[in-house]
Amino acid sequence: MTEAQPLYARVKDHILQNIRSGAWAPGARVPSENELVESFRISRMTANRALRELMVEGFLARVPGVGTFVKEAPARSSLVELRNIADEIEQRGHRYSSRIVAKSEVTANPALAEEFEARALDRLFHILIVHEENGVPVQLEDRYVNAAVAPDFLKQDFVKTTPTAYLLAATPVDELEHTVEAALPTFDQQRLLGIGPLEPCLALHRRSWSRGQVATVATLTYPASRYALYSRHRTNARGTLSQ
Amino acid sequence: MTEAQPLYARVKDHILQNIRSGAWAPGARVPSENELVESFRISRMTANRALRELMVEGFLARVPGVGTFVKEAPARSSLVELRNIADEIEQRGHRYSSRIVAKSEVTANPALAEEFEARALDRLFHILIVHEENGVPVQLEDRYVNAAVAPDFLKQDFVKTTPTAYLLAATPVDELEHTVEAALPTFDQQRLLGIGPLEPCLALHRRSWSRGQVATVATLTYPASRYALYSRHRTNARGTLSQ
DNA sequence: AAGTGGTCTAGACCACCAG
DNA sequence: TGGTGGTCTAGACCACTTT
Repeated sequence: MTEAQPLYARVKDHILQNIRSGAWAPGARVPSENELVESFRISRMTANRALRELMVEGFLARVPGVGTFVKEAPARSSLVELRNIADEIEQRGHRYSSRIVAKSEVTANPALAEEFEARALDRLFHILIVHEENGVPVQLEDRYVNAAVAPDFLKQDFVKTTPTAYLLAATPVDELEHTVEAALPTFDQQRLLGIGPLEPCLALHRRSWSRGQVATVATLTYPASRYALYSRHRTNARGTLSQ
Repeated sequence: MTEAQPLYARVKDHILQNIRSGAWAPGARVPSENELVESFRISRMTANRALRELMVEGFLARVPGVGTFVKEAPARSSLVELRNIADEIEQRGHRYSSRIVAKSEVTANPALAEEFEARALDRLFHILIVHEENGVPVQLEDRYVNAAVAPDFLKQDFVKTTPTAYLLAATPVDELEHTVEAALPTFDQQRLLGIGPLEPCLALHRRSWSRGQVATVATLTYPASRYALYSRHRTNARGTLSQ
């Protein structure tokens, strides 16, 4: 079961755990490269890679001649948020319901394996759910889950808990990727969402990472007439840009 | 003037130049680590770092046992950030051009006034631009600008500078609002974007605030076949997600 | 068998910062 | 002066793919 992790990845995990658990608060000093060399019995290059990557990923700040420190949490919150659609709908005072269309364990085809950034994927779960607002379908959720990250996924009762809610609770989300496209619905989508062939849809493709692995890949399809994606947020001091 | 660059950075620059200039097209094979070792007279660790970082940054794909290849740059625009579409396109190594369809000072109708959160709007500028990638229309920009915030807006040469670039430079952006919808194109949009009536489009509606006022309201229309909206970001270390 | 990338080591020199 | 990070080297072993 225990994957043979590279040494630098183990060091990164160790540091991330200490940050996430709160043991190392923002601003706290992190072990130096030489200290990591001693405690993990690794070479300095390996310790350097772990710390450097965590800096690039935004968790650490490094100051030459001084040390490495836990970075302050960024003021800017996620723009495209991970929200539970059931909460969203109920927050509007409407009735949420769902219909589970499919739920199974599947084997990954090459395209899926690439999305999961894995050459050989052991196990993958698939679920297809229609989410409804006041009985009207508003979102089709087509989701694949990495079994290595959430082994108990299929055991959940997705009438009571949405997959998003379960995954949020079960695994830490390190990174999120969203791609939004417009598309006309396939025949199956027309049938499941109860829409016509000429009703354009938003396709929100989302990948989330947990502990360095792709945890889940989901395609959320919204009929344009029933849903729009919205965000509003303050920008940081520099304005925006980020190359 | 010539900064002393680290070796791995010089190797990265060399590869990026070849990609940006088009000398190495997407899918083309990039020199292997050993070849870089020979041609740059560096150690393999240094070559490895250059290639690995370019992979993490999304420019290269590496396949163990096979080689390193130039990645296909997808046509997509940032959801989260305010980015200049001309930069985006040029970063992909493609040619940016634009066509100004309309440019004028207008009086606000009630609906526009409401969008600007203003009871009485003195002056409003309007501009309609088609943005092109390699000569193909990829975005229709329909923008209104609050003259009180950017009085010199209409004086700009929008062939040289996009409205986004000018507004970013001229006014601080305090707050951003995005709404994304899918829609079939209107007749005018079909004509300006050169698409058929059944090609769905993404409509990104954006408002930005500057010093407490709505500075600009824009509707950006993307043909689905040519562009997607994209965002990727890390969640903060403590895994606290919004909502 | 030869070549590829993935990782790791045990050194090294440097600029920088602190006491 | 000793510790820090930033970089670099010249090897090495491995799993993998192609020939």
